[in-house]
Amino acid sequence: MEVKGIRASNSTTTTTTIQSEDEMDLRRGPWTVDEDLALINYIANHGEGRWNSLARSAGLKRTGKSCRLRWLNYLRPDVRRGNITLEEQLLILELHGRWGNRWSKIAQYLPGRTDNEIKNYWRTRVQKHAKQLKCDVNSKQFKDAMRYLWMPRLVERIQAAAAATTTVAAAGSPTASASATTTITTNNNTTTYNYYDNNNLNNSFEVHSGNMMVRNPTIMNNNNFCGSHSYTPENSSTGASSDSFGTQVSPVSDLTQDYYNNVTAGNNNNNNPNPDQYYQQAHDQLSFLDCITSPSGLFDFQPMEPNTPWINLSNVGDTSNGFWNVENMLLFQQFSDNNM
DNA sequence: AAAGAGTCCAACCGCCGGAAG
DNA sequence: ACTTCCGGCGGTTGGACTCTT
Repeated sequence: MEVKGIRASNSTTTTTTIQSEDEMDLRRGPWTVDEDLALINYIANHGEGRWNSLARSAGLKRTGKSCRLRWLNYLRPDVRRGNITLEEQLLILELHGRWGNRWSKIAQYLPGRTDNEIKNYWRTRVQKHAKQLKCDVNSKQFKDAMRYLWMPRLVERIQAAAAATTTVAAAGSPTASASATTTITTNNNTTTYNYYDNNNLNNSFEVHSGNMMVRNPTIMNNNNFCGSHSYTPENSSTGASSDSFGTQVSPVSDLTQDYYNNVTAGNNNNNNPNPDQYYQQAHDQLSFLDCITSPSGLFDFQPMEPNTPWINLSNVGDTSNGFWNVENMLLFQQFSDNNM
């Protein structure tokens, strides 16, 4: 990629102000492969932190901030790339409902995702929906729509995806449980997503402030056990956190992966990011999808809040990428009318 | 095929709080 | 106690890419 922005602040020389060489020739804009390699190499050998001196020592004509951002948002080995999954969308909506635009806090619950990525997702997708619905993204109307329409729909889609991938189906049509009901209940610090599968087994997951917990009698006794995701800020610094529920092995950037695979393996510097640790952590990630789902068919969702209309989404067609299709727009309209 | 509109995301900016001197 | 530096955070932007007409 071509570097377009190079700010050379080599203004007229003065005798009173002595600028460092770095300040005189700071690069801006997209990073080059060489710069990336220099940064990765330096951090592999010296660790991260003290970004300003790091930038100088690594020979990068970048600000410390720029180096930090590049590392945290792009080069860090455990950064996940690719589309935000349904489960992640659900979690983002839930956590944003709690904390608002606390992107870094939300990101701590989505291992491998950066605050920047989540922020971009919110601005480009969620705010777009609000715009389509002609309401403010922070309005009660839109928040209710998220909670009672969008989020249940996400759960439904997660269910459908799980059913499609995990059911060793005998020939025939999917068997939807007529009694299957998903409820979303909210207490002060806990939101519980609860549903029954075709075997009438209770499945649920809870989002606490500080914990994500999963209960499932089927899942608990096999390798998909999720236990609880306990968040402690001290343990969640940059680098690999030990608790995660990602849906797949992190697709690390080729550059970083190659580098760690081929260059730094076996390096004994204690400050080094340990590639084995990074990748072991990635491979150990348990499937959030597995945790919250079981094979089943279509679901109806019943909000538990009083005065909230019962919304049957089982007839809503596939929305694939966009939730706000015509049918759901109508649902939203009905929903809004009933809540005005 | 081309132009315009829309989308996405990497990178920058300003502000703030804490640490260090 | 004050100043400076640094890192972290949320908001914003520019440009590449994709879609639509």
